[in-house]
Amino acid sequence: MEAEGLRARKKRARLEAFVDATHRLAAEHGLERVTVEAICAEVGVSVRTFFNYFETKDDAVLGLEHWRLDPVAAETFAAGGPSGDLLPDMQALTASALDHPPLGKERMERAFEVAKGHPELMLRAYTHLQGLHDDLAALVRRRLGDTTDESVVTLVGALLLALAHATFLRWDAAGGGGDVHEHLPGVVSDLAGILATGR
Amino acid sequence: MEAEGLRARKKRARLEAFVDATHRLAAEHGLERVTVEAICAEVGVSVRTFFNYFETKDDAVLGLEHWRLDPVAAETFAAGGPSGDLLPDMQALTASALDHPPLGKERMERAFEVAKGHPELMLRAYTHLQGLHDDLAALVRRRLGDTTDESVVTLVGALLLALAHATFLRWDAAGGGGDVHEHLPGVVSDLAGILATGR
DNA sequence: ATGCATTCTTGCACGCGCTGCAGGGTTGCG
DNA sequence: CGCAACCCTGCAGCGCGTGCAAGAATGCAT
Repeated sequence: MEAEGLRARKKRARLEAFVDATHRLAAEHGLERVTVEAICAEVGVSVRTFFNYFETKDDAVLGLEHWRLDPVAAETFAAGGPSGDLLPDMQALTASALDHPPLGKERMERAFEVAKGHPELMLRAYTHLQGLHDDLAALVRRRLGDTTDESVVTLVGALLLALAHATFLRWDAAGGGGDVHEHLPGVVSDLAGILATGR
Repeated sequence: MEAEGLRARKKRARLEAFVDATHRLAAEHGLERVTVEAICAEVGVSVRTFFNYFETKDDAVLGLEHWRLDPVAAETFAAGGPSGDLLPDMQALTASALDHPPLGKERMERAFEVAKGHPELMLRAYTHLQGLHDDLAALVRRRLGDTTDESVVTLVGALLLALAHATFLRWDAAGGGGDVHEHLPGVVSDLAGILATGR
């Protein structure tokens, strides 16, 4: 019944080992003092292998691989749903992404813990998500119409990322307890309030 | 009458030489095939000196150094002006930044030309602007009140950047003629429209 | 001009991230 | 059991970026 072969399971285990070792060492010595070599020594594997798993040292912190959007939520968004208003629907899309971290919630939280002191990591996440940019652009385009200007697509994409980032910060400010996505509505309403009413 | 000594003028000239050489080589061979060594050979200066001017190879493309906000515009923004509504005032602040590129308009346009094919550069600009983040945060905080949540500050900051980026894209899509900031109102109105009405 | 302090440039050695290649070992499957 | 596909590994090497210490250029005062 195991659809996954031994090969795939070993690969996944190794990947998680990399991520965990990176988190452990980063928490202890600070990320900038942790070399790829050290991580590999911890895992018991060659340096060359590390780069068969990750493009970048930073990717090991974030556990980045195929952080794809939930297809169902994406489809709904593209079709103009669920509510029909763009802002709450962006909220829904973001929440779905936050609910499906690829390597489990604890790892994601530890990753964010490390990333707090290292803004470049957030940036790396941005670039990685720019791999999603094409998908995202297609989504936005399908929703808003083919004539939509590239700059508008970019704007909406940036907005989505900023939403996710701000939500993380708020979750962290609240002590890091509970679900991350619980803090999304607050962020969205603040944004809407600011933009709508001026101030 | 020359307030700038010979020293300062030489420094500035060399900095511009670095930027221009980088642009020239990048346009010819593509940025990833241009080494710092090649840039320095072009300028006729040692590699070590390059890194006395820039922290990063990418910084040479962008000519990043002290891209500070216009103090007057910043002050106006913080005080709640000029219009009193946040969105148009963000527009005004962004326009002022776009109107004061530190190394001249042609260089900025060439930098953007290179950056189009290299998203990491935009990101680098973002981190660099995070040096401004403290200033910007202080600005936003003064405007919105001391109690403003960190995440809101981040959100507004990201929004400002996205505004600038989208404006560049639109300017470029229009053929790259005329003033960049002329395309800002269109971007802003699109954003406002999207967020206000849903769709 | 002359001497002196400050600043800028340069070469050197080095660490680290990251890559291509070539080989040997492991896994999956008929 | 044997073959094909896949994966790990060491090695050699490039490129970015830094600390250091010696030497050149500059600014300034006399």
